[in-house]
Amino acid sequence: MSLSGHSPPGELESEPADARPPRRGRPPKAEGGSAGDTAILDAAEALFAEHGFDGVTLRQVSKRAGVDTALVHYYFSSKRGLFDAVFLRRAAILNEERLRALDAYERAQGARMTVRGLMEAFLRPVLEPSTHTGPGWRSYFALVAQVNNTPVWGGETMTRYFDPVIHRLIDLLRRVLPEAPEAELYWAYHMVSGALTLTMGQTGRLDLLSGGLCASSDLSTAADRMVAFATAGFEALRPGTSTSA
Amino acid sequence: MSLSGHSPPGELESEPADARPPRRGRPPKAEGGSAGDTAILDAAEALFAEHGFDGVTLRQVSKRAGVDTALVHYYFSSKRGLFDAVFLRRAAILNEERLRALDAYERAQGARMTVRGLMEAFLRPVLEPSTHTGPGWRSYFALVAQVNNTPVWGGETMTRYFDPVIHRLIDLLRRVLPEAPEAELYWAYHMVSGALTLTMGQTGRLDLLSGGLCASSDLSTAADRMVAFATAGFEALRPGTSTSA
DNA sequence: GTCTATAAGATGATAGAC
DNA sequence: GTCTATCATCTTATAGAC
Repeated sequence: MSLSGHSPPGELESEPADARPPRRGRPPKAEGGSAGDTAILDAAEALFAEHGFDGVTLRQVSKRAGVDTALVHYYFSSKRGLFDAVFLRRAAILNEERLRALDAYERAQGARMTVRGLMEAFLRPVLEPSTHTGPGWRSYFALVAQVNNTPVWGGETMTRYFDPVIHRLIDLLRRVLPEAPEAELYWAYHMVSGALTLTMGQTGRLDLLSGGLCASSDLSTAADRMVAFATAGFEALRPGTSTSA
Repeated sequence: MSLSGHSPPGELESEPADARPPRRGRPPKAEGGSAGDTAILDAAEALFAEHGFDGVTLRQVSKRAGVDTALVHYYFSSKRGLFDAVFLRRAAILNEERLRALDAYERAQGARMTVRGLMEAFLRPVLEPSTHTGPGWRSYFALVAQVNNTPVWGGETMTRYFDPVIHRLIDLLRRVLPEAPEAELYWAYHMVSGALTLTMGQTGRLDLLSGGLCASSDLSTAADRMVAFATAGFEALRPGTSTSA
């Protein structure tokens, strides 16, 4: 995995973020630039998620974090450096969880793995309400949704941060669907990726479209529907399936 | 349909956009603000698609269009007005085509409609290379992908411009899948929407992920995979389907 | 580590000449 | 319709005091 060192998952969720707690431990500057002041990261995460990279000013970030603008530069060197730090922080956690879930599933089932089981292992860690509830994760998911749909640098960013786990997933899918052409596995994952990020983004569109019948924020239902949809999509790759004809 | 009047499809594709042709016809100001100088719209479309709303300055737009900055305000009043005009222009065309395709399919098949047929009617007009090739449409699709994944105002914008056709689609799907719960139809469409916009966005991510095996720009294959995937997703809503268990 | 002050330039929008 | 000129404000980033 090409991802550089990440901070331990436990200490991360300092969500209220209004009163900055007296930070302890080693100074962040010593660690190559990936770590930094949590309050700034939290503020930037929320703002980037809502307005995108260019829609946010460092003044807004520093004001929300309760620090001075110059401090942002001290920690993250540039606006882009701040963005990368925000993006990496939870990506590292997410990747570790998904990798662990896929490994555990493979070890438990071996040759008895199914498409559905793989989708559960891949999707549940992201969408399960119990694990990633909270405004910080919600903001982060909204951010990923935007980046995934941003031309050129968005695609490159997603590749840089998330590819290892996805290749692991596709390797396992290949074993479950040995008849499926390689390219179609990638295309199918691509569809799943679009559906997943839009769902994670919680843009409110589904709520408006359904006249309130469905709620974007209902992650429990979202997870169920996501697994069902993704499973159906991959299963359709089996030769002889009616939908693939 | 709540969309206000749109310009005729024929004259739209003035793609080269380097030398601005001497425009003829009635002055655009007289038409409520939705019409305007095509060169400005083309330039703004390309730039908004690549950098998002906040990533573009009116100076960049006017420079690319070969006109003065003040002229943008003359035609479109504000940056937001320009964006809305860009977004509406091709949305109106797209809606008309999709509505026509759905109507034709319903009239031709009646009670013999299928999920696959509906997906073809809904998706082909968008993805078929022959109809919407060209840098203008490509930019527009990339723009839609970003808007669809933008929180709050993105969802509202998509709703405002595209909902009528989508409700028409869901009405027809309801007749083909009468056993499917209403909410699940919306959720399934939501998944299709995410997959479709990411595909239309052509971010280059699929190319990177697959190591060049798949090409985002291969819209012909994209259309086939998209139809197959969406069909499988909706078919899974039938009670008793293995993937829905 | 955190702040003040400020550089150096870009931004959306407008007034008014032609 | 199209341009020049300009306003008032905001932008990222840096230098340097404490």
